[in-house]
Amino acid sequence: MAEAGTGISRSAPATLHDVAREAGVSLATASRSLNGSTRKVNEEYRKRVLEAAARLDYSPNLSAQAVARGTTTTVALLVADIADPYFSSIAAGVVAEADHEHLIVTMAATERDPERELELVRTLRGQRPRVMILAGSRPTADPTEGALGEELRAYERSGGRVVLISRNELDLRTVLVDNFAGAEALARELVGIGYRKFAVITGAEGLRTAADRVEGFRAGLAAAGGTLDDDDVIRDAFTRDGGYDGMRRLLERGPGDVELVFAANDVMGVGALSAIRDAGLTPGTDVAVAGFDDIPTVRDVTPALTTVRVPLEEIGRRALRLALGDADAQAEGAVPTEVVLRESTPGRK
Amino acid sequence: MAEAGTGISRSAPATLHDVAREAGVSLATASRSLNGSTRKVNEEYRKRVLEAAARLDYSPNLSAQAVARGTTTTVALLVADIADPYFSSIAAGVVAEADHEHLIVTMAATERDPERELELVRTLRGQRPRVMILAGSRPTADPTEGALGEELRAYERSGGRVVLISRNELDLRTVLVDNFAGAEALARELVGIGYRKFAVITGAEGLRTAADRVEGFRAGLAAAGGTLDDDDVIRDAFTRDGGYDGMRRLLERGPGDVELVFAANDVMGVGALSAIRDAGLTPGTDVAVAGFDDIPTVRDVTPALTTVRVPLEEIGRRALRLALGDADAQAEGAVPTEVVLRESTPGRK
DNA sequence: ATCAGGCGGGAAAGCGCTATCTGACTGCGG
DNA sequence: CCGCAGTCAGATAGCGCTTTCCCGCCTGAT
Repeated sequence: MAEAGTGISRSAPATLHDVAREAGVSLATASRSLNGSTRKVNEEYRKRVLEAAARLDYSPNLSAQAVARGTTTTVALLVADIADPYFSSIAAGVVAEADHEHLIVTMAATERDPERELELVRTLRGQRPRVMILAGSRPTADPTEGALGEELRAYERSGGRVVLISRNELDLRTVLVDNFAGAEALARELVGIGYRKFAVITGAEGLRTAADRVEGFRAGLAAAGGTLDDDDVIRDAFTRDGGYDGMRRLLERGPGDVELVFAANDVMGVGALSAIRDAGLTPGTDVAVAGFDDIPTVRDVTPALTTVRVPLEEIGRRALRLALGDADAQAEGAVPTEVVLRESTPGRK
Repeated sequence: MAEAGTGISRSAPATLHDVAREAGVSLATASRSLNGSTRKVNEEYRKRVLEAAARLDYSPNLSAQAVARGTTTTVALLVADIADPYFSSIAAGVVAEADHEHLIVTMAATERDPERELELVRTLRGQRPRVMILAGSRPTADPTEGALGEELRAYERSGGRVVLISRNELDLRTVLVDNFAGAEALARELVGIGYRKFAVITGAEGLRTAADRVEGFRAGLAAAGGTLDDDDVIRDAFTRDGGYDGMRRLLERGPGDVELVFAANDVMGVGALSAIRDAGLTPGTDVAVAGFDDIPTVRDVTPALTTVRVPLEEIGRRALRLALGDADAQAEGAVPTEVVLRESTPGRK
C-alpha cells in the first residue's frame, strides 16, 4: 500500500469492496448493512460488516452513491453576498435545517450580478442538487431573467425543487416576506408617534424587495397622513455604503424639513446613521432613521435602529422545508413581519 | 419522454449518451469535446457535439465525473456559526477564491460543538472534497481532539488537503493570525495614549485564539507599563451576548478604577459597548473599549470601536490558496494585523 | 510502391456504489 | 414425500461519466 519515495504511506480511502472482503461477505451484503436497505441482513453478518467498516475507517463515497441512486443529498444555496448579515442569517437557517435533514449545503455568491447568477445556476445544476434556493431579488427588468427562468424550469422538470426567497418574479415556489405590509405598518406607527415629513433611501430602481418596501411605506403614509415627496426618494446601492452615500446626498441638499428617513434595509440604515453623525448631526434627534430586516447589529448601534423585524433565519429554514414539500410550510402564507421601535425614532408627540 | 398523468412532461436531464446520439458521434468523442481532454477532436465533430449539447441543455453530472475521475471539484468549509460576521467574512473569502478556481464550496456549521465538528468532518469526508477548511478554534483540552486529528490525518493520507484557520493545535497546514503580536501592539498603543488600568473580557478558558490575544495584550502591557489584575479578566461566551454579559458583570462589581476594557473579539466588544450604555454610562468616556478583528459593523457603532484589524476575507482566500499548494501562500508567515484606533478609546493625555 | 508512424474515432473497461435478479436453502401443508 | 412459497446471500447489471486501448486511415519518408 505504501508508495515508494516519500516514505509517507498514501492510501486511497477504503471502498465498499474493501469492507466486503475484510468482512468476508459480498458487496451487496456490505452495502445493505452499511447504508440502509429494505432488506434484512443476518445480524451476525451485519455486525461483521460494521466492524470491518470501522476497522478500515470506511466512509461511503457520496458521489458514487449519488450516481447509483440517481439522487443526491445536496442543497444548493445562492445568495448575493455571504458577508452581508441579511444573507448570512438566511444561510444559517438553511444550513441548520439542512443539517437536520442530513443534507449538505453548497453555497455560492452572485455578487448581485444577474449574469453571474445565471452562470452559477448552470454550474450548480451539474451537482443535481435536490433543492436550489435563490435568495436576494434581482432587477425586475433584467435581460437574463428569461434565461434564468428557463434554466430553473428545466431543473424542476428534471425533478429538482426551486425555492425563491422574497422575490416572486418567476413563477416558482417562494418564501414571501410581506414587505409591503411591514413597511406600511411601520409608516403608520411612525406617523402615530408624531412624524410627518419623510424621506426614503432605497436601492436601484426595479429591485423588487426594495420597491415593495417603498410602496408599502408610501401606502402607510397616505393612509395615516405623512408626506413623502418624490424627490425625497433617494436611490443608491442596496448596501451599507449605499445607505451612507444616499444619506450624505440627502443632507448635502440642505437641511430641508425631513424629519425621518426610511432606509429600505438595515444595512443602508446603519450607513445612514453614520452619515448623519459624520455630518455633525445627531441621529435620532436631528434626523430620525428607520430600517428594515432587524439584522443583529441594529440593536448595538447608537441610537438603536427602529426597524421591521424579518425572521431571517426562520426564512432560511422555511425555504428548505418548503422545497422538501413540508405541508405546513406550503400552507403558511407570507412571512409575517413586526415593527420594532427603538431609539432612532424617538416619539415627537 | 412525456409521462402520462400529470400532463407535465418530466424529463430526466440529458446525459452524455443523449448528446452523443444527437450529434451522431461516440460517447468518447462527446466526452472529449465537452469536457477538456488532452486529445484533439476534429473541429467538425466538436462543433456538432457542442450544438447538440446546447440543444439538449446538457449539463455534465458532477457526481458521475467525480466517480470516473476519482477526484472532485469540491471544497468543504466548516465554521462555528455562519451568521457571525467573523465567520461569514472568512466564508465570503473562501467562496470568492473557490469560484475563481472553479471549485464548489460546501458549508457546515459546528455550532461550536467539538462533537458536532467531528461528526461533520466524518460526513463531509464522504464527499471526497479536494480541500477541507476548518475555521474557528476549539478548546485546547478537548477530549475529541485526538479523534479529530486522526480523522483529518486519514483524510490527508487519502489525498485531501486540510487547512486550519487560526488554530495550530493540530499538526496541519494553518493560516495563522498573529493574535499575540496584534494584541501586544494594541496594548502598547493604548498605554501610549494614556491608559493605565485595564480589564479584559474573553472567551472560555482554553480557547486558543482568545488565549493568544489575552497573552499578547498582557505582554504589551508589561512592556509598556499598564496593569491588568488577574481578577479583571472576565470569561464568558465568545459571542456578542457573552461580551454584554461579561461587561455587565464587570460593572456590577462596582465602578473600580478600570479605564479600558479589552474584549477579545469585536462581537464581544460591541456587546460590551451596549452593556455600558445600558448601565447608564457613556462608552468611550466613562469606560473605553477595544476589540479585535475589525468586523464591518464596528465602524458603525457609537463610539466606533478601536480594534485590531484582521483581514478576514483575505484569510479565507489564503486558506484556499494554501490548500491548493500556492507557493506564495506557503511562503507567507502569519497574517499581519493592524491596530485601528477609533473613538471608543479617546486619548487620555 | 512500401511501410513506419502519427492521428483521431469508437469500443469497452472501469470508477464506487445500488438494486434487481438468481438460486440455495428453509419450513410447511397436503 | 413432494412441491411450493418464503428468506436472504451473492452475482450482476446498471448509474453517467473518463480513459485506456484498439484499429483504420492518412501522411510522408524511403
